[in-house]
Amino acid sequence: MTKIQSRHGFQSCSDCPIKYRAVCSKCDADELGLLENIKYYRSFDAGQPILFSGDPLQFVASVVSGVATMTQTLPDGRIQMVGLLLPSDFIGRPGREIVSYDVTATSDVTLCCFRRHPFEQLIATTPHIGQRLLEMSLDELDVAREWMMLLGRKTAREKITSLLALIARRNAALVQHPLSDGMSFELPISRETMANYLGLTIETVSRQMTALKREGLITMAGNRGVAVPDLAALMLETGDDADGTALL
Amino acid sequence: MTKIQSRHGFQSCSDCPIKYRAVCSKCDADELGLLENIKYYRSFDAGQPILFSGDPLQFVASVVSGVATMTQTLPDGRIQMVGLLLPSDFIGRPGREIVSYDVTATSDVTLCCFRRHPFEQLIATTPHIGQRLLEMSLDELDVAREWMMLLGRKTAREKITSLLALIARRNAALVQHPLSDGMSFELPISRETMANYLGLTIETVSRQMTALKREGLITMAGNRGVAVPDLAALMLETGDDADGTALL
DNA sequence: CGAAGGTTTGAGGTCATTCAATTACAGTGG
DNA sequence: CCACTGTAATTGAATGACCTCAAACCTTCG
Repeated sequence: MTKIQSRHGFQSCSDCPIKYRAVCSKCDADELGLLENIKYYRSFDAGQPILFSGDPLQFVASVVSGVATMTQTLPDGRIQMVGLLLPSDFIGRPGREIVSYDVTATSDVTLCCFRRHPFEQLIATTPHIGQRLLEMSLDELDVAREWMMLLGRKTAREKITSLLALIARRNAALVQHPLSDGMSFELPISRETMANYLGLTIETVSRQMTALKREGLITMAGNRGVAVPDLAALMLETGDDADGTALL
Repeated sequence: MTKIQSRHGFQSCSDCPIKYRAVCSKCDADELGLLENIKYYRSFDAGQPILFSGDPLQFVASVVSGVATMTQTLPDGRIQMVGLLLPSDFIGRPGREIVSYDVTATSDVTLCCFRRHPFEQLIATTPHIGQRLLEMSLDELDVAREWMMLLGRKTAREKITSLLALIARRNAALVQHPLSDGMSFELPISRETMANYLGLTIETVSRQMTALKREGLITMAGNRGVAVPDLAALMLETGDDADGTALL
């Protein structure tokens, strides 16, 4: 009797690709067992909504794979991204009845969901979950604050180069390669999503990308492929310190 | 033998003005006792720095009274405020060796400080502190995200009116009065601080304040006194939904 | 191959900034 | 109490960065 391979390609917590970083990463075997009782996987196609602001919050979740965005919308339709959700990131807020933000899948996404009420009780009873969630929340706060600096004070060009540097850095970490000149990566998000991240319009994003191309700071392969011949030169344009410690 | 009244006007946790909201608010008597062992009060005059970005983080603290700001600075001197610290707010990050932001007293400030290492151990051993800190961090994240929307997408006028609405709301909560037409309050921060909060220049802040005055949306008594004849009219200018749920 | 969506490019306008000068304010000492 | 001084705030004119609106151009996928 063979096991049926699930859509996301793994079965249990022990195989989970995000087990070292997710909200459950500090849990021992017993605690993981409790979590398994209340968890289930859900998948979303690229472009699909995951949560709507204002709806009741039924579950919290970890992003297992894919990219999702948290956005807020003003009554007249202006959109600002307030969170970029990557594998191991946490969705939802324990103790909150109502969803506060729109969450949308930007690529195909797999979530590890926990029903909210049981999860809240686990937080109260098993310290490791709450501790990890605290760590993650404090990290997110730091990210949010860097982002506020970007939104409030940086120029369009600095915003774009900061984002490129962020993606390059994250990509390097993911592939376990150090940052290096000539490195290349795929943009995980569209121009529109970039614009909503940076507090710019699509057109301004496009123009700045073109300018960076023209000046040789980046080269592009299609709309999503980016190569960086001289990393230090790109970092210089972010407005941050040379070492680029700033954005994460 | 009479007790010497301390500078901040109270002696112990039982008298503490922020005991219902601070990081210690969930602690029982035993836990408070442990905290008392590692705590001490410090006061700062208006304008004084409290923490410098890059310095070792020796203590964490609760704001007992006064107003402080958390700011980040780019190498060329641009400043963005990333946190407004009011009574009961928490300063510092457990688990972090180095201070990440400049913290400055905007008014005279009194802090209830805890040495960092013992405090971190308390988090590990007494669940109530960690739980409360998690709640507070999640609240701060929501605030930071509202703020990101403001910085990324709102116009100068919307930024100013949003800030006024925020202060009005917070003031009403403090004085235990409901929001009402004709209410008045003191701005706790200068024009420059407002500008750093909103991602604007001083001049733009000033111009927008003047415009609101001219249009009768606010009236001013000196540079800091604000009265709002028609609250709904002001809220309409924030860009948020009519009920103004948005900014906290 | 054609359609649809995403992206780029262009021209023109607007809002916030910059730089500079003036005015109000608060604290100090006479 | 009032002039004095330094800081904070306002006002003005001009510039410039980013936006808006519109059209053309790629790509990707059926």
